[in-house]
Amino acid sequence: MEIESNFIKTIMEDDLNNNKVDKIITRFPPEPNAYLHIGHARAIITNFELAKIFDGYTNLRFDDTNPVKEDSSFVEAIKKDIEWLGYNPKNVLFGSDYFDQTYDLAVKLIKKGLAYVCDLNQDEMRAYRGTLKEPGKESPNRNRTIEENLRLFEEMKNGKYKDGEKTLRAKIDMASPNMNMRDPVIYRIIHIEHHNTGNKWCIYPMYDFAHPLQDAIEGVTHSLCSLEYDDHRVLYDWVVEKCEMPHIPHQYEFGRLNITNTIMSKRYLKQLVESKLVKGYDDPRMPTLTGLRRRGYTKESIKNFVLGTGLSRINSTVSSEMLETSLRNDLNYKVKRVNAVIDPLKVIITNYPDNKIEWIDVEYSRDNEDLGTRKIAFGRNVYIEKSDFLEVKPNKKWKRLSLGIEVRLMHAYFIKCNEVIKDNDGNIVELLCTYDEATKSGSGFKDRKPNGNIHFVEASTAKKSRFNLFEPLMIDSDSKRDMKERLNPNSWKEFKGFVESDLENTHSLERFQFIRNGYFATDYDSTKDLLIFNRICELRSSFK
RNA sequence: UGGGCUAUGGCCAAGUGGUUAAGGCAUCGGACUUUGACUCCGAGAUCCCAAGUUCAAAUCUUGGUAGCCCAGCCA
Repeated sequence: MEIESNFIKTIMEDDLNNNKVDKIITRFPPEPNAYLHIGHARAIITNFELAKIFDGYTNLRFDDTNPVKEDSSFVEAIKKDIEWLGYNPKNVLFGSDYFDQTYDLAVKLIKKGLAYVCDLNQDEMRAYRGTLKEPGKESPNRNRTIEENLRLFEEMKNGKYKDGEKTLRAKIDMASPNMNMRDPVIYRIIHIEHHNTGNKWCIYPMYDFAHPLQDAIEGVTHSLCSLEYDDHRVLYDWVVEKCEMPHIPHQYEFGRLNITNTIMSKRYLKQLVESKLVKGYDDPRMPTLTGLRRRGYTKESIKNFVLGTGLSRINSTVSSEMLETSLRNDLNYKVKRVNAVIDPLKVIITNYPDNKIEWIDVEYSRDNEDLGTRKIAFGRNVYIEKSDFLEVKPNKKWKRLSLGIEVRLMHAYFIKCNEVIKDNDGNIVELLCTYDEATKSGSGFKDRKPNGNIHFVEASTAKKSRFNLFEPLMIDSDSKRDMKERLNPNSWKEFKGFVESDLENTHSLERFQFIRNGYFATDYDSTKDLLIFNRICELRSSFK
């Protein structure tokens, strides 16, 4: 799938046509303090795809200007996720690579009288900043001499002051209606070891100062970010201009991508992991890229999903069905399908010879011959899915087995249910059916139509299997309740069933995902083939 | 009258004054079927509201309305 038409693509085209830029250079700038999730995929894919179609390139730059929150373990995880998605950054860089230059540019600002060292503490600064409707007041330190600022800033750098004792602020406009312009802090003191620069620095630039400079230094032409940075753009431009950067990057904002019922904030994901409600960031129920990968999502499915949702200046909430659909569409033609019965109900074909087993050649996929064929067994005793039988056909939409109704056992024969055997409690334990030899699959039989197709496994040859099925962590809308209560308690369920005989009994633990009521195998163990269980796709609808 | 952003079918989203207002997801109806999948047909919007400009407006103007973001020494 190609990237769809969107406003940023249009801007890039115009910039290229008007010779405002001669090459598109973008960057993906994650802060290494969390795992990437499906929401980040939009930024990654947009940056890389856009640069690619215009024959430009993309840098990966870790925005590591706040050592309090960041960690190199996240750096590796993020790199791995981006690589998994199939993207190769032109350069892998760190914001901290530019600390020397950023420092020099801060000094330059001081020398131009555009920055000053401020002694206000956090509470004071908040009070001085004013409110949304009222202008702020100027800091008492705002008019220090350049020499004094230079001396103080150097002392900050040299570790003379404690955390929070002083800051360096841009001198802009305390009365600006844009809060970001009310003398924003551009450097703060943090005495902590940085994952990249160790203890070399005890002052660190703020995002608003560092980011535009990083973009400018790298020659980024289109700096894409999310909508909430809209108000920061004027500061971004101010920094680039006042620092007299030879290259002028431009910031463009787009909306975030949300998915219905999906937890996507760093805070919640962190909470889930730390409270051990999940087994880690790569728990297959998580919406992280690594979790999705374990759940069986392919990179193509994620890419198609993101490209399919488009890009605009709206924070959109896309239906989770769209994600599932993009996965189904991708898997549909590239993955082998097999039969498994997760929740078995025994069926006896009363008119089929007792000790006979018939082996039927079956394609792994009707849509893709290259996947080859396998043999499945048919015999007197088979298992079908409990949910594929209802004693009384409830409505005309019920395309499964009922008493007196005929269905096709997939790849085999029509069977008709004649009798339902129940235990003393009235639970259905067994069905007595008859088959029609003339209806053998492939025979071209056309005289009657069955009431649907259901999958089965032959009982004597089937292999017992344990299925741990899971579904994504869904969250309901009541945000007041505790996290634990908001999660679906059935997100991880164990079943004991059967797989067809050809299949190794290795597709068990943690390898299946519900899609609605459906399920398919994942590449949790990437040495195994990806599999789909037949009839996953139909199970999207409910048939009550 | 703080500032900024946004508004196209249930959910995304094309559209940049002249089109029967693309497409995807979902839904509903139908065909097909050795997966109720896939595939194939078919159904659905006067584009937030109002007033203007124009031969012509989703697109321009004005005025409303609604939603989101901003008062971290986070990013």
